[in-house]
Amino acid sequence: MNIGEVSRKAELPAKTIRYYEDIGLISPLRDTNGYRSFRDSDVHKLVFLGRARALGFTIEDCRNLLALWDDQDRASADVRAIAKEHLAQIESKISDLQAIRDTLSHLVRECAGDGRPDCPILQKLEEFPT
Amino acid sequence: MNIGEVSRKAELPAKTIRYYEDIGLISPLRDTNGYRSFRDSDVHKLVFLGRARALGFTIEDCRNLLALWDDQDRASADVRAIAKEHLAQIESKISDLQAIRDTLSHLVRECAGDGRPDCPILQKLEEFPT
DNA sequence: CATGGGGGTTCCAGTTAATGGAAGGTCAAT
DNA sequence: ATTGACCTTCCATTAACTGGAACCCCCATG
Repeated sequence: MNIGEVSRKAELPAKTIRYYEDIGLISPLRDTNGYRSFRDSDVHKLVFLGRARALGFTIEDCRNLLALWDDQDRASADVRAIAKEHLAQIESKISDLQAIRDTLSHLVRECAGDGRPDCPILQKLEEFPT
Repeated sequence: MNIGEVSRKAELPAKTIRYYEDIGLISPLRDTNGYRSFRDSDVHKLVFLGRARALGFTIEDCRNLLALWDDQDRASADVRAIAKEHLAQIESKISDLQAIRDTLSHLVRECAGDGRPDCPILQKLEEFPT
């Protein structure tokens, strides 16, 4: 599979995919003409990378998460521990997002549409969870 | 309030806070000695910025979201529309995170600890939601 | 009162994670 | 055989910080 098709499937620019190869996140094969030749597993990784990056995981986080999947010997407690750490991080991201969603949807429901200057969201904002 | 205290409260490096001022996301006052003097509202914005950035919102997203809050005349349908758009984006981030969490917790539950080479997560990965 | 340490300031350079563009090779169809 | 879409590398630029140098401010202690 060439880079264009992969780019469409993974919804990542070709530039970014080449960059991910440069930094060793993926290692597509090469055809005789020099074109990159992607396997399904490369595409899966790229889909994952696209999502994880969009959610604020760093490249190094992603490298670790991919290593969990690549690990041929994933029986160790280490791997489990790393995965659990990441799970905790993900749970916390989810609740942060929920907090932002709640605040924003409150803003939409209560404050848009009537122009009153003492919009209750302003009070709410003062308590915005820290 | 000086930058050090704000940095602790918002859990952002002072460097980043100065940078956010440079690019106009916040506009703290200045004391006569030239020190930045932050109001509570600045701190709230910074807390928000820290979270939103960690969740993959761009600086420009953040600028728009902050504008919703700052908007003295937030009665317009425009504001409502922008907020709704962001809400949709947030919902989609939440479900992406949930997908990643489910995959990862499956990995933890099913695959770590026994070293068998035909770990079921590998099959699962092939269906990883695109 | 000076002096040392822990703040704060600006400015400039470097890093990370891409992104844009030039210059050129490849392929499939007309 | 040439056109156009696709691929390649390489080099420069951007976005969002991050580190470091050089310097100013404040206040507690000797």
